[in-house]
Amino acid sequence: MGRPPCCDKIGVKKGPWTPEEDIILVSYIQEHGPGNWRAVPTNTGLLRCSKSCRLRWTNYLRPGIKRGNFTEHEEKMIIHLQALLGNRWAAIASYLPQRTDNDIKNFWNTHLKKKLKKQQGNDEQNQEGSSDSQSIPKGQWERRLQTDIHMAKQALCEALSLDKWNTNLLDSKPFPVTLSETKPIQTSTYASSTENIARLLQNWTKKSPNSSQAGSSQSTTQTSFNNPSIGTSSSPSEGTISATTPEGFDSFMGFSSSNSDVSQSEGEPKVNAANFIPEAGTLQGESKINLDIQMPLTLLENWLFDDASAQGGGGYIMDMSLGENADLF
DNA sequence: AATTGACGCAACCGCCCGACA
DNA sequence: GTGTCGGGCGGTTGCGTCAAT
Repeated sequence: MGRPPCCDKIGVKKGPWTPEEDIILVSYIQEHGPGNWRAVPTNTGLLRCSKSCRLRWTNYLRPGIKRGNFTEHEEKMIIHLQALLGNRWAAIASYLPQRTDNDIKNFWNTHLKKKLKKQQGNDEQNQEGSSDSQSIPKGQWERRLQTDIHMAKQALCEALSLDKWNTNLLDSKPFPVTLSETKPIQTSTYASSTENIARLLQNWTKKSPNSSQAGSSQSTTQTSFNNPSIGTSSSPSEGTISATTPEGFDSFMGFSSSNSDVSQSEGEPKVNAANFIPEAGTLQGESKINLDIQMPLTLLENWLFDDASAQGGGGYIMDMSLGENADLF
C-alpha cells in the first residue's frame, strides 16, 4: 500500500482556504521562499497538511497565475500538447506558464474532452476505440519516450550551465506586479477573484505596515517576489526561466506572440509576454520541460513542426482533433 | 419561488520518484 | 543496498453556482 499520509489527520484542517490562512502562507513564503513544505505548517501554525500548503501556493497563491477563461489560443495549445504528451499536465503547463497544471487538467476534463468527443462524433470516419486520449497510440508512446530522453539530455545541459542561469536570473526582469498596478482588495469575491492573492497581499502589506505578519515581511515583499534567487536558489531547477518558452513556442507554433489572446479576458489585468515572471515557470513546470528553453527549437517543437508539416501546415494545429493526431502515427 | 440537474473549480488522495542517511 | 522522507503528479471528489424546469 501507499505511504502513510504526510501528516497525521488529527487536527489537520481541510476544505477551502480562508483569506487569513492565505495571508499567513504567503507571508511565510515571502520570507522563506517556497520549499521545505514540511516545515510550513509547524512554522506558520497553519493547521494544514504540507501538501495542502504546497498546492495552495502552486495552484492559487503563486504570483503570475492567470485565471479566468482560457483563450482559444491556449485551448489549441493544450489540445495539441495533450495529443503529444498525453495527460502530463505538469509538462503541458510548463508551456503555459501562467496556467497551473490543475487548471489545465480541469479545463481539459470539463471542456476540451467533451469538445473533442463531440467533434469526433461528428466525424464520419470516426474509428471505434481510438477516440479517447486514454488509449495512446503506439507511436505516441514512442514520442513520449523520446521526449523523456530529450528531457534528460536537456537536464544535463542545464546542469552544465547552471552558473549562467543564475547570472541570468539575477539580471532578469523583476516581478512585474507593482503596487501601482494592483487593484483594491475585493473581499467579496475572494475565492473566485481573478486577482492573484499574492498581489492582494502586496497591496495589503503596503497598506497595513503595522500588521505583525505583513510588517515582518514587508521588507522582503519586493525582494522575495522580485528576486527568484531568494528562497529558491537551493534548487537548480527552480532557477530556470521559462519566460521565453511560451513566446518562442508560440511563435514557433504560428501563434502571434503579441497576440492579444495572451492577455487576459474578462477584465483581468493584461499580462503580456514581458510579464512572464521567473517564478511562474520555476515553480510550476519545474525541472522538466523548462529545460527546453535553452534551445530555441527543441526536439519536441520539432515534432510539432513535423506534425504541422504533415498536416499541410497552416492552421492545422488549431483544428486538429485527437483522432486525427492519432492517425499521424 | 422552489427544485433539480449540470457544470466548474478548488482541494484532497494515492501513488511514484528522487534524495539522503 | 535499503529504508525513509519530502515533493511532485495525475485522478478523483466535494461543493458552490447557475440555468432550466
